[in-house]
Amino acid sequence: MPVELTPSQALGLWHAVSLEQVRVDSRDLTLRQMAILLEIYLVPPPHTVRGLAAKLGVTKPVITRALDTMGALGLVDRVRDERDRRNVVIKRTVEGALYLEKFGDLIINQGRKL
Amino acid sequence: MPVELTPSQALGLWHAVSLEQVRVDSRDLTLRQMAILLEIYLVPPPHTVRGLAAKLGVTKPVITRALDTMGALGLVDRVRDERDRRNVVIKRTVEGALYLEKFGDLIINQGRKL
DNA sequence: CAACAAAGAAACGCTTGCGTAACGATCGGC
DNA sequence: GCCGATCGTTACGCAAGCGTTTCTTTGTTG
Repeated sequence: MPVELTPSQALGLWHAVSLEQVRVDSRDLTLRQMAILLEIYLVPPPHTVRGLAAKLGVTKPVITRALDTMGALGLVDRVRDERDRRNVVIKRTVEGALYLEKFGDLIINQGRKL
Repeated sequence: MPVELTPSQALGLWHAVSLEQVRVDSRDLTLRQMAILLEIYLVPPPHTVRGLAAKLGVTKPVITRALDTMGALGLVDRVRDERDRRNVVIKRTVEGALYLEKFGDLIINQGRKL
């Protein structure tokens, strides 16, 4: 189910959403953090630090730090994997789901306004 | 010409674009910087520090710093307004236009892949 | 069970962004 | 011409992110 956008619509959508998000939410996630958050919530688990690092093409500490930050914000949670205790499994949270749900609504609404 | 998106499409699009942008471009603009950049390129000039600050709902130093950063990247330029020399007019650059053009293509292509 | 490998976190020094407050330059009204 | 208002920048101390490297814990393999 492809979404066909003109260049003007594509940038206009990004513009409107970025603008509104900046105005509404003081939590200023970086693009990397946003990518990580969406990866966690949109791709089936399990998610690990190593896996996310590979997927985004960044180093592991980048993921660790992003999880620190977003964990403090309550957007994600970390649980040690009991089957291989070297691993940490990243868990979704209610607050994180809510955050993305609102963000999705923002995109939809700004898209309609185009 | 509204764009109708389902929640899944909206977040999926944002996910794909964020991911690809993180992987492709080391310039990691913050959401604020991106919002400023898009405002400059999508809204008719003139743009001033004060105007952008009001539009985004942030303080002036935030704009000044973002312009410093993006100016160093060649994405925007600053010119003193000769009619009221207190003002600074923010100018677009070829490189900035190119940057956004590529970014728009990224959005369009990821949208098609949904 | 010893040795190596792997996963994630922590340490390090550095850079960049933040909010608040102060500043110099410029304008406008009296 | 002066004085208050306006515009953008700078200064300050602080928080957060970065890349690289090192460390700790846990698994795996010979």
